[in-house]
Amino acid sequence: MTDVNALESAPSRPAARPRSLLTRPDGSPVRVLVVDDEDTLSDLLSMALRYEGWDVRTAADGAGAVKAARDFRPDAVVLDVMLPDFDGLEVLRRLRADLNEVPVLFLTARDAVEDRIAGLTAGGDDYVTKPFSLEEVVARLRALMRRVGMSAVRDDAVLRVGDLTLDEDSHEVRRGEAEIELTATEFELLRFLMRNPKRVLSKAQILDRVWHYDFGGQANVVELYVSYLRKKIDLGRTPMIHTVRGAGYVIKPAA
Amino acid sequence: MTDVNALESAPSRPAARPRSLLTRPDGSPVRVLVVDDEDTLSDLLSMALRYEGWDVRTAADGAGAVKAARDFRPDAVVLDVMLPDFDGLEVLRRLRADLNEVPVLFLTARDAVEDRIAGLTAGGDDYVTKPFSLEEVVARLRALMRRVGMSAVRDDAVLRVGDLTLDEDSHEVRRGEAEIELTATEFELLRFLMRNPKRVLSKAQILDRVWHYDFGGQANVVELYVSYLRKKIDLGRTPMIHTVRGAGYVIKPAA
DNA sequence: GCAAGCCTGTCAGCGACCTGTCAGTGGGCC
DNA sequence: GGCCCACTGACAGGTCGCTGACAGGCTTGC
Repeated sequence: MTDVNALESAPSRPAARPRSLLTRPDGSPVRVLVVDDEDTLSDLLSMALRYEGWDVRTAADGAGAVKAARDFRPDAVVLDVMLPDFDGLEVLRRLRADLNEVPVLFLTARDAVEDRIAGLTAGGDDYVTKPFSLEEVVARLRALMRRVGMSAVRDDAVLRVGDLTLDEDSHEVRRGEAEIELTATEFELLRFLMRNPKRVLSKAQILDRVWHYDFGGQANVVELYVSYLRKKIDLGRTPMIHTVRGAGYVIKPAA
Repeated sequence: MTDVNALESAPSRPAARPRSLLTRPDGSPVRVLVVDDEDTLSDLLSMALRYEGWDVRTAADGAGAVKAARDFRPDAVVLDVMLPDFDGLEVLRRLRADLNEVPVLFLTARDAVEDRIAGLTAGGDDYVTKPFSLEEVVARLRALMRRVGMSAVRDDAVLRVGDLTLDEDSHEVRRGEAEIELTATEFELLRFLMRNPKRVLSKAQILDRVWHYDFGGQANVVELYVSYLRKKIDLGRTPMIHTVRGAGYVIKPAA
């Protein structure tokens, strides 16, 4: 991150990309520690989290994590439960020895034993299963930090674009008075659009962010899900989701 | 391809072309690293980027890119995903090891769109498919750098000429209050005109900049698209797009 | 443990839209 | 008045996006 403050204080226009409102009490960027032994994955995560305007450091194993935690003092940790040296529980214990309250987001294989996870998240932490989508990780991290009361400038769980609202905590979506039921994928897609209002997003960007990172399919799914969303959100109303032919999709207030 | 050098060597009036407002915090020119193994292409790109007033260096492969990145410390990178030594993701990883935040614009063959672009834009990076237009590359680079908060003098995503505005993020174009719908090509043409207000642009220049670099057609398309634009922008209003017979076209405030 | 239902993603067809060619017309300039 | 340049209507071909139909898999409820 070059200079978040410059963005924050941009007079005319808010930051081009709506950076996370989450900041530490002194206004400096949130610090996140990513712990994973797969390079590809931790690179991907770092990129995505940095893009949120957060300060990211990585570690490849439990020992590194503990060390990094000690001098980096992260506000949140993304932690693969499967590490070469210690297991998730052990790392968690050691992290907590230094950093009492730090919220942790666990990464776990889908087929992993569910009850282990239950133990891990007992303290209010959370987890996502691989392969996850980056939006999901970011959203959960935000939720965790929100819960711990991270921000001075209070971060709001409710996204608003025109008369459309999406509550990231309760997953409630409504257009005006009408409550709207969305499937998981629809919800994530809408969240991504709403976190970038009035900004054209290409299908590739959407795919990279909203779909699981190992998704091998065609960009056609994006069209499909946009069409689902439209049926639920725009049908019979002034449309908010617009196609920009050859460029992507935008969401904006019905005007 | 008509004559790119004509653009580059327009010597007489250095400040004539409104250079990019993008500058590094200390006011020195933005530094861009171009990585491509095709000489023709990287020359073309270099010229176009230098013409923006940017400081350009090139590399022909991944190894060279990493090396150049290390001592050139670019503010942005243009990177062909198809390199003789490493693939795009690998180069990206190595670049990021040195330069945490550099935004990267990927170049990719059209038929390979789905092929390994996956994940590349996740960190907020972007890509264009070959054959691209130079305007597009420049525009995207500017957008990337804008987002990272590159400039001291804040660069604005909205171009303005008289009562005509064009928003590069949302793709919104309006004349006065009226919203105007443009196709992709119309949009690029208008953007090019608006980035050079009050300056006569020849058809050759327009063709070189706005159309794909391997476009084989006749300069007549430019006339055609200017005529489309006029219908949408000038019709029933004081004209802003003017023909300079034998020379080209200019856009200027309706006055 | 089985069946029903829901969710996700593939595929293919259709229609709309966009792009660029061509040719005829009109207008400016010498 | 003539020539050239520019403008624009018509058109063909292609591309892009949308959506209905469907299959497989997972979840849920009985």
